[in-house]
Amino acid sequence: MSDFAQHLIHWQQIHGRHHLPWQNTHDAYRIWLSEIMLQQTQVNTVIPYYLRFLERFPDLTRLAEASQDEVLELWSGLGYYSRGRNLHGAAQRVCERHGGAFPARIEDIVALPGIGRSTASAIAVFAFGARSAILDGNVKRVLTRHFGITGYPGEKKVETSLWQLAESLLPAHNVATYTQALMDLGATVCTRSRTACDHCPVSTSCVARASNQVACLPTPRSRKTTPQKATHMLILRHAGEILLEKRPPSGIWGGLWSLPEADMDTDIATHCRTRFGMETTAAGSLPELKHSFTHFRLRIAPQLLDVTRLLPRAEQTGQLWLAPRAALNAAIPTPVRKLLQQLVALETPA
DNA sequence: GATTCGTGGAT
DNA sequence: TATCCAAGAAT
Repeated sequence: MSDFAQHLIHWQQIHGRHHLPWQNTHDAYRIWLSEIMLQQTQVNTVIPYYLRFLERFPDLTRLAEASQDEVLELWSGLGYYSRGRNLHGAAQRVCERHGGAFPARIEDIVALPGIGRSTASAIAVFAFGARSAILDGNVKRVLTRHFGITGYPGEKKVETSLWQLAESLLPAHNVATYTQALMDLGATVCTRSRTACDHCPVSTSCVARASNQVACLPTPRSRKTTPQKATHMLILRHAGEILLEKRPPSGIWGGLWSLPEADMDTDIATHCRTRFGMETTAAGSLPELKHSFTHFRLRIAPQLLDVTRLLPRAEQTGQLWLAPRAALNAAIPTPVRKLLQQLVALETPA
């Protein structure tokens, strides 16, 4: 076994994390769920979502039996909602094709929607004791620094060599401990900034440490300026309820319930008449909301509207009338949640 | 290979 | 305030 793996395994046993909610189990469902929630999401953000989700869907079968809407309700606010949709779809496929037992072979795991090479390895390692390499953000950071690998890790050439390196470093035994060590080292010692090299078990062999490159590795990606967008969000009030619309299955906030939107330059009353067949009167506005995504920024101008005349409220699919308080329990994106919370506070004086 | 997909924390 | 990016995958 390489010194690298040996030192990490030893360090993990003493200084690693051992009490995260998804540890100390071999339940593939629980491990799978954690790996999906943890994609591009930090541990402290995940924990409350993870516990709530398991309480509602304690096993894979219960998840498969649920509706997508129920699943997204518990994913609401966590982001990257395709993860929730894919998780649900994968649970149903496991029930159909694997008799409800989560597959143990990596080829079968990686074939499930929402599971790529790294996530499949992590599940196989922690749930089934496989000997397989992961390559997530933590591992990329640790490896590029320790072995002095330059170039943006998202670049194909760099990523290929990192995968090869990750495979070559795998110990013969204790792969789960080693894998957890890589994650823990990246999360607590070999962090993006303010690194704790003094506490690193492999600092003496670290290339970046020796050549004073810790701060500039991994090589950052080149960034463009993020575009700005703006939209009205319409709070259409009728009989104490507001209108929510289901968003298309793909795209931003796919499958979630959101407020109707209107371009900033359109006449809102006309828009409501042609789009919904309703007469409205303007009832003011709520403060503008700024919401930033990874790839663009959105300014939201919320408009309050009282509906004075409405076509027979045939509950069209994709439309939902709810009291603001009830809407907070629906599968809504974060800015809509913020608006509704303001609305509830507005309508219930202290 | 380049984009698209959320949100919150750290700096 | 602005920027980066975290237990990535799908298109």
